Amino acid sequence: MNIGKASSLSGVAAKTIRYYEGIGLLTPAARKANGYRDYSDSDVANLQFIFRARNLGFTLKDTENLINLWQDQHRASADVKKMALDHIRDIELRIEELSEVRDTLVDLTEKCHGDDRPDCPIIQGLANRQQMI
Amino acid sequence: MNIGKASSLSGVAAKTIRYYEGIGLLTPAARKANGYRDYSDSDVANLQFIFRARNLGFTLKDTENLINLWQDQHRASADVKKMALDHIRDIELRIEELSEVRDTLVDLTEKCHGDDRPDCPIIQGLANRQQMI
DNA sequence: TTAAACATTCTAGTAAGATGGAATGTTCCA
DNA sequence: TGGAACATTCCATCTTACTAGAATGTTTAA
Repeated sequence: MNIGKASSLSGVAAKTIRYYEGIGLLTPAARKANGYRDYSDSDVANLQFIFRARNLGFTLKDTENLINLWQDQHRASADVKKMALDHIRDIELRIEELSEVRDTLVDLTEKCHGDDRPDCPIIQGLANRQQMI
Repeated sequence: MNIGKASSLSGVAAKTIRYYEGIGLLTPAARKANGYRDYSDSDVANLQFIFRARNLGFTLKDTENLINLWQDQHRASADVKKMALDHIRDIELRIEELSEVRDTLVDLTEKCHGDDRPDCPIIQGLANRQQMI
């Protein structure tokens, strides 16, 4: 099938597929007589794999490793689990950081009357450490 | 004071201060006879304001707006509150997304025995939508 | 006095990941 | 047959926010 079909089936933009091929994330696609890239169902499965990994926040580098693990019939599940656990830890750290920021902002906004008066605790909080959590 | 002092007092790297001046986030600093930038306490307060806003995840563009609001004695606190509330909503959305990703990954890792066998539900989950949450 | 620490400007590069657009060739369908 | 839709390559650009490094001048302290 053409790149457009592979793109719509996998969710990865055609441009992005070419880009992935360019950076070596994908092995070069087969070509038809007219020079167009030709994708098989298994190529699409590969693209879907990438799409899902990206949506789960794995970096392209992570994704590359995961593809290699996926395609290596002899890899240990422990290797994959370690990557996933590392990624989970990163995500939870990020969630914690974001939660702290949110709490600070919520606190500041609760103190702000939010009308047309210029007096604003949010700005004060930014300007003056004492007023921050 | 020199840029180094302003940097250590505010937490913003000297290079970054010059960069901020370059992109117009900061008004150009005063200069001493030798051409060195000269910072006042209020300049430092300004830098600290930026530093805190950045740490709270406001973009440089947001930060610029906040500075303008900060320095405008006539602005309404409602304007600031709106920005903060928007930012809180963005953060909570991001937390939710991350939580979903984490839950998916946790689910997959729990099903993975994590030994030297190649059979791995994490990889299966990435390869096959049916096995994802 | 001399060496370090600090300052200046300037250009270019990094990360991470695409995305835009030009110029051109091919296929499909009415 | 003709035009829309789709494909190709290649180069450049975007985003966000710095950071590195070169070449050079200034200040400070032993």
